[in-house]
Amino acid sequence: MFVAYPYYYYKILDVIGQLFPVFSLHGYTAHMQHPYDPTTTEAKWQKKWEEEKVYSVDLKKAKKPYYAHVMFPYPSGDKLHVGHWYNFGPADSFARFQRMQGYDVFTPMGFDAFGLPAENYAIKTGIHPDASTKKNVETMIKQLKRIGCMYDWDKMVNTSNPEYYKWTQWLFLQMFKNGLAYKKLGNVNFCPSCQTVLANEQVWEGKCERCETEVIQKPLEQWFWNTKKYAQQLLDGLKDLDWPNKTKIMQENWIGRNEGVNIHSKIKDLGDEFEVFDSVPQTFMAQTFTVIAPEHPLVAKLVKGTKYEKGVMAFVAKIKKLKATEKYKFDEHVEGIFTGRYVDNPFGTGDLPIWVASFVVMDYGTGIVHCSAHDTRDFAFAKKYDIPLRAVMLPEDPKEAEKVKNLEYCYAKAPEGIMQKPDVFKGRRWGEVREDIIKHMGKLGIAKPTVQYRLRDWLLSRQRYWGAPIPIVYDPEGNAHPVPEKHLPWVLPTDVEFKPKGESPLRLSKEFIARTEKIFGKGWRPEFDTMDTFVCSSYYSLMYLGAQNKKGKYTQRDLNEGSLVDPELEKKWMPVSMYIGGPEHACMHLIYARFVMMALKDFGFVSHSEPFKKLVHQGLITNKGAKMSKSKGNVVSPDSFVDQYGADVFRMYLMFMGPFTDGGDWSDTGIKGIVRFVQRIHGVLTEKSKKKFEDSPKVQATLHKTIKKVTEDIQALHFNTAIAALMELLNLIEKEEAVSQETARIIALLLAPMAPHLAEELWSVLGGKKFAIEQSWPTFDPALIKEDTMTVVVQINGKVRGDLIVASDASKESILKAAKELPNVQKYLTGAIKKEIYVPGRLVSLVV
RNA sequence: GCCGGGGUGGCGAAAUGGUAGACGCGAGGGACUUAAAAUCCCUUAUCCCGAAAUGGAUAUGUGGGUUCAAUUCCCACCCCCGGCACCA
Repeated sequence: MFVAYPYYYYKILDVIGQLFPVFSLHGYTAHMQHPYDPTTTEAKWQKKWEEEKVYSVDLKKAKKPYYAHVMFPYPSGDKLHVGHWYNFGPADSFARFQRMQGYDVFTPMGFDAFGLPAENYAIKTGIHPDASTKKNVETMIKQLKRIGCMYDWDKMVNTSNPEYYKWTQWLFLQMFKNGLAYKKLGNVNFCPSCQTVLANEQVWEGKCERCETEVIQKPLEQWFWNTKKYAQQLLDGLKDLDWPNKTKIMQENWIGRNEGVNIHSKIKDLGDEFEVFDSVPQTFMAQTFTVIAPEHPLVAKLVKGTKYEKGVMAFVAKIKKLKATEKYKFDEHVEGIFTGRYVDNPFGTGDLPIWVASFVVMDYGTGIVHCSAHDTRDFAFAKKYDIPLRAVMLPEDPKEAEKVKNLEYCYAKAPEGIMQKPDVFKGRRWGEVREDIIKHMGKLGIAKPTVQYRLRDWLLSRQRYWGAPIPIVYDPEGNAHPVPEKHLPWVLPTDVEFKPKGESPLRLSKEFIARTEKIFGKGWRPEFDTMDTFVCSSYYSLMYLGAQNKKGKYTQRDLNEGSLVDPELEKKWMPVSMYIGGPEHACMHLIYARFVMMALKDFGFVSHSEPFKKLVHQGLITNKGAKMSKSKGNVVSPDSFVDQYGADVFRMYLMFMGPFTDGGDWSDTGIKGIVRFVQRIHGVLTEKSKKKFEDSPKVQATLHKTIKKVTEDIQALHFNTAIAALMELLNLIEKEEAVSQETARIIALLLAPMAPHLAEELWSVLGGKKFAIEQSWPTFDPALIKEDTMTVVVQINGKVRGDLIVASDASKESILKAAKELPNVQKYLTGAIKKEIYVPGRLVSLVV
């Protein structure tokens, strides 16, 4: 029955719409026009995918393995933010595309669940990290499912789960057994007010992030893994990886290979011998003094019982404090003090006074450096403290040479510089003598070629609760012993106090100590520190493969199987074919994971030495130019957009913003364009497609061009232009009276990687069998791309003066002739034609 | 300081030697409507001439160069972003 609604009825709807945008008429009427409702449709397909286990992969039976996963998230209590969607959505679109290309794509998901935030939350609220983490994981799975990714949830991992961390501990034991784990004194950042150890990220300009108390350095016995041993292999392996160049260069710099010599030296009177690293040995004859790091253990010995002792030790204490409390500004803090000792000079140029200098790095080389006039920093230091200098390399220009001789300025690293000493090299260029000098020093028996790396060993002890306990126990004499494998998982105790007491929380667990004494004997103590969470994430790609189906439930392998992963599966699936995540992990996670893989290979557990064959970094999404963060309060939540427009629209909008690897600044103004696209394409394909309809040649050609472009663009992760191509195709089809069902189905499949729910809906409405994601990717016919005519542009002296529409098979001659006959071209053809260029199918260029 | 990546309409962007600005947003005009929203159609880099045009000029951070032709290649400079930073 027809009802005429009075005017105020619409007015009320309008007002409601303005007050509650979620119920706005805009959404309502859009729905009326093109009845596609993302909310119910997306839920429907997600349910079907799950019921039919469409994304479950049989790792053993798969024939064409393709392993793709993203950097697994931390299960925070906050909702998924735009950054997660920006990372996971496109990564999933690529995985879907690969699947339709015929690969057995395995895309698992997991949680990097150990770590500081849960522990801080526990300190604040008293809620146990295990409880909050479990809850967060649960809600996060629900949120992740809403994106519509093809994750194989059966193989999910959670690093805080004992059945996962037993393997983290097993990994530690392997490192220990193979001599790659050792213990030594290391400094930690400590906040005296919070009574807690701080991670480097928690130290802000030398102050505690939370209470702004000055952080101090506290020496503690800590566990290290010997990453340095793999420095060269980590460097060499880079060249075969399909990684962003930028990331490779960052790792290269981080590893910091540096060739040079070790100069053998001896301390006068004391007789102690040591090596000094020098990467610029050409000017060794210029060395006039020696500097040693304040932290160097030899310093105390040098000054013991001398008149210098008091002053030097005070200086050392001062520098140590300075380094702990301030972001050390090297140009402001170049300081030093003489020790009263000399190096027995090996070159016969006079003894070298030994100074303690603030700028010497303890961890690089040997912590002792010979200094000369040909290094800007050494030069400045010597000038400041009136230490004698000597120049052994001079510029060609006599005037400048005189200045350098008189030490008026520092002449350093100059390839054209002329050597003065040693005498056998006199007159030769600095840039050419390096190798010869090294040989010369070798013959004299004073130096040997050597290589130094900047990479440090991995300090993995954390004085924290929420992590995997280090599986080590100490006998009553304090000697370390590994916990036998049969006691793994070496369970993280629960009877602890989270409020920091200035030491590792595990010390306060009575159960932990009682357990240790019961198993190992009276007076034995467990290691109270836990492992860096980067250990957990260093091998998780292998753990996804280690998931085993036991009585219908997936669990990790048992320890008695001897290895974290079935060697057959490892051989088949590793390395990860496509790994997607943020660039912030370039020098941490991505180095640790490579190191662990190399070590596992050497131990004989895996067959590959590199974990990630191809790596891609998604760009960063900012808000008003700033990184989104809780503290800044500028985090954009995707939820309201997803509620209103659906996951497909939100995913596609993020992809359409620009290139995937670029990121960009958040703005919601353009999302309407994708909303319209989704509504229109659904409307056109469902309402205008006809079974018996012949598409025009124009439509045919454009369709095949689009297949080509979308295929190439997704392959290259250029989702923005892939979507643009589909829009162009839609714009064309919209003008036609109808579209063939055949074509409509192809378009549905082209949409499947980027808008998986919409594609399934269209596929089923258009009479497709099974799921769209199970179909093979459309192929294009090059013959159909070719059109009958083409447009050729005519340029005179590089300027466009007209265009021609000619038959595609027209000859060069006929095109040139036609070009010259264009009225607007004739206007400019005043003189003789000097040159004629024809670029097939593109342009004619005439020079007059 | 060193290493890396960028700079194109009002905005997100496209084009990697061949018609600069595809595609989308926004904006302006129109249709439908009592009205609005939604939807649909047209216009939209800037400037000049003109009744109009497939008319002209200028334009991809700045200045030079190579080329018939440069956002694209080369040289110098300016600015922005990211990383490392006492490494002998």
